[in-house]
Amino acid sequence: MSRRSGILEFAVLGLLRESPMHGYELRKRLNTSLGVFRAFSYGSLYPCLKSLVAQGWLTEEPGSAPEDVRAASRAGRRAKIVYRLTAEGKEHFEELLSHTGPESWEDEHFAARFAFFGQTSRDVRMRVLEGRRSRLEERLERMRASLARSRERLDDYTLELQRHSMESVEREVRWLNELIESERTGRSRRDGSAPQHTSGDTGGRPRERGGSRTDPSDDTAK
Amino acid sequence: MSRRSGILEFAVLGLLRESPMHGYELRKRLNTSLGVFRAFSYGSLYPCLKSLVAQGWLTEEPGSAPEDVRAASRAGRRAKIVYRLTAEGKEHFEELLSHTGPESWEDEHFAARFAFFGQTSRDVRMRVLEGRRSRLEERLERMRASLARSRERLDDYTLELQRHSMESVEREVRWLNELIESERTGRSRRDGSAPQHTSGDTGGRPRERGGSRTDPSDDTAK
DNA sequence: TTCGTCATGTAATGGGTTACATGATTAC
DNA sequence: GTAATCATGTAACCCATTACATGACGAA
Repeated sequence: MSRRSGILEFAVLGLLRESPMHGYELRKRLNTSLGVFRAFSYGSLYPCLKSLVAQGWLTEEPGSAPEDVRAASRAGRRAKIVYRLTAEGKEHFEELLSHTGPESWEDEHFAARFAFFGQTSRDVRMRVLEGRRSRLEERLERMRASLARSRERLDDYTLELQRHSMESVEREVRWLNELIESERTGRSRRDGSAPQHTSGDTGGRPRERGGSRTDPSDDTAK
Repeated sequence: MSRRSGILEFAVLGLLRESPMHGYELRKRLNTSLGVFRAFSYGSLYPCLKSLVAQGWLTEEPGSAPEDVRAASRAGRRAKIVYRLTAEGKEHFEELLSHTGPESWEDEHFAARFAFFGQTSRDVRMRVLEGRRSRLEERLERMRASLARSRERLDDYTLELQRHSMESVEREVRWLNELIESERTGRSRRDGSAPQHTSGDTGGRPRERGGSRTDPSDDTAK
């Protein structure tokens, strides 16, 4: 029930794969590190977490940090809840990662997929990138057609808006071209020779930078 | 009730201000001419039209085209329904046009506002453009901060995604700068002496070939 | 006469937000 | 001791989509 769907679920699993976290922090990561893709509210995050627990993909544990332990020892206290991916959850996430459907190239899905390319096998990355590209090319085609058809009767602003949008899409296509090229030659374009894990199974998880608990400037700042 | 809200309502009123139309055509315009901003489905359009009628901003009339007249003369036929803006509707739209709140600079609202700049007074245009710009600059600021804070622990793909997003936002800011400048000097950039936008132009975009009236590619092409 | 497109609609559902309610911890 | 921020949740609502249902019109 209530398949708190697609992208949020996916992102949550993906983030928890890297390390266990509690809800609040999860949301911050959703909005900043992985940022750019839409800011989710607690109103969607917590129910989503509940449902993932219910499906056996996550476990809820009381936080183990000193203050949580203290808190737990006293009566009736609500400690942080740390969510951890279960084995089944991990498996499920791999499955999601390897599945490429036509939704994968839609704007929001694509960003989410891309954000976890680090854990994605090369051929899936290729499919997603190419799918996205042809999606955008279609869109471009339609925009050109509609523009050609109605250029005369549109005012300057509308025209300018369309021009700018098309330019943005064209830019993204060029970006994808570069990425696809990099994938093909096997090189990541901005450090010399970073070894990429090719398999679905990530060998080296990005090093856990445990330290500073400070971390200001989180919120959506709506 | 059911305030089929904001952007759809706004766009519908704006399009009908230019000329009366029936629902089907309205949707096409929403998705193409005004395109780019999200494709609405009939499931939202028709109820929205109903509600606008209920509020006295639109009237429903049977279509006046020959085939509609013929249709109407026979019994029990459903003819096209042409929607026309009422005086109150026009007034209401003007009001919406002149109102600038903080929602006006959000992505979707902004596109809709911009699309009707042709009917918007210069000072409102200015406010909207400048509001949008500072909105984006905030966003940029946050992105930079979050990037600086966490550069080390992010993998290449996440980094690349953020870099690309930031670049897009920066581009939009430059675009807004140009537009604001044009507004200030009172010139529409691209007639007269066409000083050409400075931005990265595609080397030779394929020039649109001729006028085949075949008109494919209307629908969302999901 | 059938197929594609024009044309209008509704019910169920989805996926999310806002606003609210609650309380702990930290910094000053 | 009080304000800010950390932290967790829920209920009511919102806006839109999907899938469905209906039917006309033109062309092959």
